[in-house]
Amino acid sequence: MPLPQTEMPGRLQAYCAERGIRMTQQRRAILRVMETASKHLDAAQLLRKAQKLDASVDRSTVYRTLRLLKRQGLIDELDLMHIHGEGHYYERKLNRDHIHMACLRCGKIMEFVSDIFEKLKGQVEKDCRFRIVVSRLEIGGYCANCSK
Amino acid sequence: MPLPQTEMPGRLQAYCAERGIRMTQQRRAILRVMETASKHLDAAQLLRKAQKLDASVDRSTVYRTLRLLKRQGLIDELDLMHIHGEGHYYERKLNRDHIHMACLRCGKIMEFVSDIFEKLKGQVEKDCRFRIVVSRLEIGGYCANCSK
DNA sequence: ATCTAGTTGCAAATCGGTCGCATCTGGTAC
DNA sequence: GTACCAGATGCGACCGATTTGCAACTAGAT
Repeated sequence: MPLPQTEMPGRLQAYCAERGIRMTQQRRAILRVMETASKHLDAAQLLRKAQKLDASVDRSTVYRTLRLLKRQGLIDELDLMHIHGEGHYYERKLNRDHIHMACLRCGKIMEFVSDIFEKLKGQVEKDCRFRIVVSRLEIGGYCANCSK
Repeated sequence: MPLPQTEMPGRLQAYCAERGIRMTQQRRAILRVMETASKHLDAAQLLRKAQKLDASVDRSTVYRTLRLLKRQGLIDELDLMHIHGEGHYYERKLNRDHIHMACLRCGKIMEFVSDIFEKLKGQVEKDCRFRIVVSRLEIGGYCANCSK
C-alpha cells in the first residue's frame, strides 16, 4: 500500500483497461491530465491542458470522455457553489468521500473528510432504505481569513 | 404555532415587505407560485405557472426574481443530481435544512431531515473555522422500490 | 493485413441563464 | 389625487456550457 490517501498514478487508465474501454490517443491525454491535476478542473481547463499533450483533442471529446468517466463512477462532478459561472468541476473519485467548502469572498476551495459524514450516509441508507451511489456535500460561506 | 413543518402561506411576500423590497404584479405572481408549489420547480416551470397568474411575466423577470430571493436567503437552489438536464431547481428555505435524495432509476426526489447533518455542519464550522452560509447535500442512488 | 464497432473533429444546434436599453410602475412626497 | 423617480419590466440579442449529426478515422480483435 504505497499511497494511502490518493490512488496510484496511471490508475485511471488501468481501470479503463480492466473494463475493456478502448484507449485512444486523446483519452490517454485527458486521463493523464485528470490523474496529475493538483486542483479541480473545469471542462475548458481540462481541454487546454489535454491539448498540450495532444493538440488534436477536441472540446466535444473532452465532454464525451467526462461523461464516460462519470458513468463509470471514476470521477465526481462538482459545482463548487458556482463560484465562477455555471460550469462544473471534476475530480478523480478517491477512496474517501469529502466535503467541499467554497469561500464566497476569496473563492478558495477547501476539502474536509469527516467520519460524521460517513455516519450520516449510513443513516440515510438505513432509515430511508436508499442505496447511495453518489453523494455531494457542498458548503458556501466564509473561510477563517475572510470571516475576520 | 399553527404550521410546524412549513411556513405560513403568503410568508414570502411578508418577508419582502419587511425588507422594503418593492412588490410588483409580476413578483406577486412568482412568489405565489413558489409559496404554493408542491414540488421543486425549475425556472421554466416557474415561468409557465407564473404566466397563468399574470400573462405578462417574462423569462428574464423570473431569473431576476430568483436571483433576488437567493440573495435574500429566502430560497435554496438545487441541482437534484441533474436528473433532468443541466438546470436548477428552487424551493423556499424552511426552518430546517434537509438532504435531497434523487433516485437514478425512477427520478423520485426524497427529502430527509437529520440531526447528524446538523452535527456535521457544526463540526465543519468548528474544525475548519468556516462560517457556513449555505449548504447543499444531494445524494444520487436507488430508492427502496428501485433497489429490488 | 483486414475488418468493423467505436471514436473522433468539426460545425451547427441547443439549452440555461444574462444583459442592454427603452419603457413602465410602485410607492413616496407633495 | 398628481407628480416624480428609483427601481422593475419586456424584449431581443447575447453568452457560456454542453450536446449532437455526420463523415472520416482508428484501436484492437480476427
